[in-house]
Amino acid sequence: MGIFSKTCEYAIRAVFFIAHRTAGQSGRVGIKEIALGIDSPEPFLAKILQDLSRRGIVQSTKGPNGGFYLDNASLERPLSDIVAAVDGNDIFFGCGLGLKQCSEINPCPLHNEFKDIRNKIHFMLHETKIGEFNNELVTGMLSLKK
Amino acid sequence: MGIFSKTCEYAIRAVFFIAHRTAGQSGRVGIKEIALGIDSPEPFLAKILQDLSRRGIVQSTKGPNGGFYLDNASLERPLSDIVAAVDGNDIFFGCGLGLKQCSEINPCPLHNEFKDIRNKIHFMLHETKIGEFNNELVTGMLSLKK
DNA sequence: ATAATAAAGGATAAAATAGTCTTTTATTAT
DNA sequence: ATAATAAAAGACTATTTTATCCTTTATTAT
Repeated sequence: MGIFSKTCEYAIRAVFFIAHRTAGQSGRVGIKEIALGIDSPEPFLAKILQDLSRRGIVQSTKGPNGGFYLDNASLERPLSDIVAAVDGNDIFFGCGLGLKQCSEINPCPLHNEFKDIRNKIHFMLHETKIGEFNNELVTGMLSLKK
Repeated sequence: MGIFSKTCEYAIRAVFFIAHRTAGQSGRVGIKEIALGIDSPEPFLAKILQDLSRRGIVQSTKGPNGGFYLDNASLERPLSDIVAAVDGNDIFFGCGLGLKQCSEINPCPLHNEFKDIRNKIHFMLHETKIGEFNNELVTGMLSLKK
C-alpha cells in the first residue's frame, strides 16, 4: 500500500495525461489512449474518470471526436482536489494511528509528528497544479508509465 | 485510508501499550487487556501480535502469568521497524503515483516532492523509539484509544 | 502428573478495494 | 434521419484487507 489508493494513483496519472494531451489545443483524448498512456486497466480507469467527470474535475463529451479534456479552470486546480475527491481527506487531517478522538487536547503519541507530515503533504498537493507538468510530459522528461 | 493500514495502526498502538505496561517491571500483559487498552478487536489483534512475536518485535510467553512484553532491546527499536514489518517499506521508498520504474533518471511528475515527504516520514519513524512515550502514557497525557 | 491459563496456529467469514463486462445515452458526421 | 462513435451507467467478479472462531501447544501452579 502506498500513500494513496490505487484508484487515486490512476486518477492523478490520468489527469496529468489528459492535461498534457489537451491543454490549449482544445482537443479531446479517449479512454483507450489514456489507459495506454498511463499503463492502467481500461475499464477500471473508465469508472474513475466517470466519477471525476461527475465531480467536475475533468470534462468530457460523448460521441465522435469526443473524449476527456480539461478546461482552463481545471488546469489551475490543485492536486489536493483530486486526492480529496478520491481518497477523502483523512490523509490531510486524520490521526496517523487511526484514533477518531485524537486532537490537541487528547493527542496520540505521534500527534505532533504526524501533524507536521500531514501539513507538508497537504501543502505540497495544494501548491501543485494539475497543468503544471505539461511541458515536461510533452518532451518526455517525466513519465506516467509503470 | 490513512497513511498506514489498519493492521499497522493496531500494531503500533499495541506495542506502545505493551511498552508502557511492562517496561522495567518485568511483567506481562495479556491480549484482552491490550485490546481493551487500545480499542481494537481482540482476535484480530491476536493475529497481529502473533506475527510481531514471530518477528521478534515483541516478546511473549504462554501459560499462567504469561502474556506479551518487551525486552530492553525491543524498547530501543525505532517505530520504522514495526511499519516495515507490517506494511513493508513502500511508504519509505515507493513511488507516490505507484510507478515501478520511477527513479531519478525516469521520474514521475512528483518524484522529488514525494522523495522529500517519504524521507521525512522515514526519519521521523526512525528517530522515534518504541519505549519513548512510556511516562506520558502512564500519566495519561497521551492516548491510545479511539 | 494434572488442571488451568494464555499464546500460537489454522481455517473461515465479512467488508472494502480493485477490476470487468454489457447496455444505455449523447454527440457527430453522413 | 441514420449510423457510427465514445462516454455514462449499472451489474457483476476477483482480490485483498479486516475480522472471527476453534483447536493445539507451551507454561505454570497445585
